[in-house]
Amino acid sequence: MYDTRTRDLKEIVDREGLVTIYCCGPTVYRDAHVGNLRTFLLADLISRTLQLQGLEVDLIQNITDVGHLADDFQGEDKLLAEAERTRIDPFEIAREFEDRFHQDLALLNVQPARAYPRASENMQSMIESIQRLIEIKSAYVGSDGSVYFDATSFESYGAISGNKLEALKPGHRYEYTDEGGKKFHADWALWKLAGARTQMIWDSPWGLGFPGWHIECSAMSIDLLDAHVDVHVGGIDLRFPHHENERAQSNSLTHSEVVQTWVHGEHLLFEGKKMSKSAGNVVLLKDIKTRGIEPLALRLVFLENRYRSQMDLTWAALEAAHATLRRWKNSMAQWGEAKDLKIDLDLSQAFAQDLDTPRAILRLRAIEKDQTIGNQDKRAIFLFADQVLGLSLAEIPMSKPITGEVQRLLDQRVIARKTKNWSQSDSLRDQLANLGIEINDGAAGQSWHWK
RNA sequence: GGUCGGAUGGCCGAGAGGCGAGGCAAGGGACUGCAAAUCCCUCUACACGGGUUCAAAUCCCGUUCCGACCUCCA
Repeated sequence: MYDTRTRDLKEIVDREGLVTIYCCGPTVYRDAHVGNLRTFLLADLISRTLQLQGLEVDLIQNITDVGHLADDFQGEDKLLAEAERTRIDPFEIAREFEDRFHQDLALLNVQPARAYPRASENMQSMIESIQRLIEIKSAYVGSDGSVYFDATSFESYGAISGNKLEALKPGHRYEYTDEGGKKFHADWALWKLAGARTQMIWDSPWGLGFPGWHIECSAMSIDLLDAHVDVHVGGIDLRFPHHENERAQSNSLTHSEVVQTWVHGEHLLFEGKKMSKSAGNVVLLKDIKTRGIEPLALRLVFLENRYRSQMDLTWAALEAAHATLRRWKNSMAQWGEAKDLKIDLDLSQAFAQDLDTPRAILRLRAIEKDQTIGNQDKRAIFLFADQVLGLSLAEIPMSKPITGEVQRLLDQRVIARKTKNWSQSDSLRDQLANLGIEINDGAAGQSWHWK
């Protein structure tokens, strides 16, 4: 896999058959949009690929339910802002969106992680980590009483992002608002005093307050993965400052390189534009379903693009993937019912080489068309690929039971066709189409399937 | 301004020195009461200007444009 820190392809090395993965999870103040889902899918693909190679995977994904620490005085905690807007308890909001996050992952066939630790439930561990950082002089209590990490104490700061401390001069992009108690502009808060805040605050040796955003990942990955993360996954935007700071904290705490390989997923555009509220193009999995597109079509679209390249998601691409998926499922059903797997070297190599899923998809299309490969083999190879692709290819495409009304219309149409009442049969076909049924008239008579 | 990616046919997208991926859309044909689905056929591209080479989409130099990150973000 491509490692952001060394800027090179790096082999993922197991330790006695085990690989640990940590994936930065959602901040649960709103629904995850399809861009977030692409990153979560990346962790799933890495995990499934390793499993295909016979390795055991231990995956941890955090839930950020404390809200991000605002970096200037204008910034508001996202969760609390949402709580204020909706007048609902912030923890209740967090749980609600956390549930929906899990539902979305399930619809995309993302295998569950071993644990989804919540920041709010690991407060003690974070506080202990901060205390230890102060002890070893990597952190200090600032003049405002909050605790800050001393960026200059960590020698290789900037290794992931390429940023140099001297170059990180404040004020070139945003109007810089000095954060009171810092000694140095690149330092960041580990524990922020509550100030006027009354909700989502905890007691600590430094007083009531809340943790900085980066410390949760350090604390939880050290606790749950025993300070050894083989693969750390996240969106490209987290490279800096989040992962840079996380690495500084984790390595300082353990005196070791905690993360072996940093994998970053590139961002997603939608219809050519960055997804943002202001552009009005934030797309949720829900919206895709509303359009009658299968959630797994989204998974297929993502697989058709390399995780390291920016991709432009479009409705046309989603619809094309929906059609491909349907065709594959139909073909699979025609190819038999066997559950045998057949290893295909091209496919396993494509997966193993920096997750080249586009090449894998290409290979499948070639196998699909290849007349020298028998149906049984085709099915077995597709099933082999599906272990990583996770597209439920063996699923029978028409899964919903039909209603009595649909059955009645179908029966009427059979009669209409027998009596060559074409106008009635066409009108019935239209009615059925509105109900989501597609009609095929073949030599053997009428057949149908869900669109 | 700094750092890092990218530019491929109507559209989306692989490929990384030689034999021109694939998909979608479109057009033609087969099939059909008509459709749909399916199958067959057609459409031949690498931002621009130099250079290296027997040979460049691919390597080098320059230019233009687009994007990402640079303390909210997946």
